[in-house]
Amino acid sequence: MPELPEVEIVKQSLSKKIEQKKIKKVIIKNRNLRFKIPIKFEKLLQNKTIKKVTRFSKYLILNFDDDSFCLIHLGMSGTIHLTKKNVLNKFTNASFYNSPELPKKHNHVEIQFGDINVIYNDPRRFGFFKFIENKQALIKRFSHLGPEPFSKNFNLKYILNYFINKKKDIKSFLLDQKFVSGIGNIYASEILFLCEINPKTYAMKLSIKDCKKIISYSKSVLNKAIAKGGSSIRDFKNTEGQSGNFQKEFKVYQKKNLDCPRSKCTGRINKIFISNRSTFFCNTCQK
DNA sequence: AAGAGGCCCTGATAGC
DNA sequence: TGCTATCAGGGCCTCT
Repeated sequence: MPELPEVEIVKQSLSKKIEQKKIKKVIIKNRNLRFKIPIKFEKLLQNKTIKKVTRFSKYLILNFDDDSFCLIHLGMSGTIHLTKKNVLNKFTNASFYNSPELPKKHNHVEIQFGDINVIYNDPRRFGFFKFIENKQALIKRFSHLGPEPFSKNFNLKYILNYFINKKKDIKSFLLDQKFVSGIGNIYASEILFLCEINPKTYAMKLSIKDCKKIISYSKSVLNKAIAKGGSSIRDFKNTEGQSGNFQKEFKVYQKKNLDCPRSKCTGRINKIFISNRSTFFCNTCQK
């Protein structure tokens, strides 16, 4: 679910609320996530102070004062909520979904800071928490990931070299975190629409101009989404506050059978499946 | 080694 | 109303 922009929004709100605070207690209500949370997890976190909250790709990173870390991945359905102590049944939501109150089911982890609690909710359990001992272990954990779109390493030389002899479609590469990390299924379709590239095009067939567009639009789409507070596609409740707004700017995602939004184009938006993931594109202007 | 496909899991929605 | 089938923003694993 959450792609880089959404995780960034969560990171920003968490930073404001929990940095420099000490973890008093950790409660695990359900250890079954993508990886089972080990019994020792709570003790490892207890009494540590959050030096900083950072993010890499779609991963949240709690940086502790003793230079250990806690990785948090939201998977497809993970959300993070902040609840104020002593305000029973009244919650402040830290996630981009901005649900007015804490979900009743599937609350897995609760990190207590005294004045505030962090709740992790995840119905599908594809997310995870992982304690990381030190910087070296963190680097190792991320070693298989490609650069973020914002990185100077995500450049023309890197892409052209990567795509040599690659007989796989460009959509799949944008989703492949080994190639570029942080882009997910929504933004992959949006980026390719702006590039005017058909998602089924083999990577090796892309021109230099195409690759330049991919670099440029990957950055701009993600930045714009962050500026809009991310995309809240399942937030049907009309609540005020931190809800994301980028979903209003989708050009093709979930726009099946609608007219192409490009003013000079008379095409329609098609929906196809690539590697079992829904993919939206204009059959006319994305050649 | 690259690429295709399956799988982990629950919930919302569509269609009968 | 109540069943079943399909799909959902991710990533890991196995097989060829």
